[in-house]
Amino acid sequence: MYFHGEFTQRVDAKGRVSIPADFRRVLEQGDPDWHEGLRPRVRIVWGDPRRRFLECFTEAAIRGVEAQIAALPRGSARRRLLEQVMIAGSDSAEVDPDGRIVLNQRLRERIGLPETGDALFAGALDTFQIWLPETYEADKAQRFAAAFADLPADADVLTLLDPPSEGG
Amino acid sequence: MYFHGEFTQRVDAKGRVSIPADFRRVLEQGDPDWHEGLRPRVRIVWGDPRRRFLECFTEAAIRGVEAQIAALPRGSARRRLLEQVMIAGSDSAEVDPDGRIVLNQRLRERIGLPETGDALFAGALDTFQIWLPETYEADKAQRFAAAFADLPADADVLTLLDPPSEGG
DNA sequence: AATTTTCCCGTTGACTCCCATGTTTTCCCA
DNA sequence: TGGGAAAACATGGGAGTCAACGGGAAAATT
Repeated sequence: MYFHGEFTQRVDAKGRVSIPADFRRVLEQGDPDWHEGLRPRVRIVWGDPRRRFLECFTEAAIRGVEAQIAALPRGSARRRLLEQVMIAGSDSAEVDPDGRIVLNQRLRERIGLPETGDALFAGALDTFQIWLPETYEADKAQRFAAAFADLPADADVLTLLDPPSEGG
Repeated sequence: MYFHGEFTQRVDAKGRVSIPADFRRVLEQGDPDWHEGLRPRVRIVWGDPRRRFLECFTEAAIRGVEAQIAALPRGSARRRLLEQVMIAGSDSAEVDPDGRIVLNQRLRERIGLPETGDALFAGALDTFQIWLPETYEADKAQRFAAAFADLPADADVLTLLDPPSEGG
């Protein structure tokens, strides 16, 4: 069960925002401790300063990442950076009974969300992202421009799954 | 079991449209979780901005695509583009008991479907496409013109299956 | 005591479910 | 092989349900 689709949700004055219903289902299934009537957990990663979105993990997914980091040599440069970005740079949240989470001041500032406005949710398999809609559209347009410049005019993007020959 | 044929179906004021019966059979067979009495799932991909149609996948087909994308290096340009187009740029739908799905506002706008009118379904083996009929005809004519220009006047298209020599 | 956070409620609009109808296709039997 | 009955299909409408969302009261925090 994967996150997919794009959804625009309102962020109110208290910082509350509804998680799209489809995403909630995935969060529930992806939380080992969850059962009917309980509220699923989300891990919100904001620690990479180069990124302009929040990356949200299911409980199962973040545990996998944590385990991989914990397996690295203690004190190594790689481990320290990953700890900084993924561990120190992340918040836990619980989806409330109305299907919402609260994005605190810091999280909102991190992606440029105004006091009240819209947030864009984009599914990306085992994670989903939260963007300022304008930023998202701009980023998408830029990525498309770059990608399609390297592709034959009407090539199916799925050809990227099985590159006929890597040379170029 | 493959999607084939062309069908024109009415889209009503609520955005509902009947899936051609033949296509429903394929969707049912292509949904691993489906059994008699259950409603089959469809994945509607709209994420490629160059396209003027919706591409619809069986559950089995989209899972294959997802698995292949998930196998690519996290964060690579290829993977991010595929996530953008195929994952963020797709909606799930369930075929209702009357054999219909709902095309929401965004999907209709994406292919230029008016408030109420006809949609054209075209089979394409393991996927099918949903077009505005006018766009479909125009695109088809253009495609034919381009393709037949490269073929001997009365050549059977099946000669393309076993090209005697690729060079030109 | 003041501010922040959580809980609970009501409203709105979209979507789902169920039913009804007309048409076409299939089936069965004379 | 023809005709009538039965089933399947495509389509419309109305009512009910649920997700999204805003506001106020209670609880917790500092």
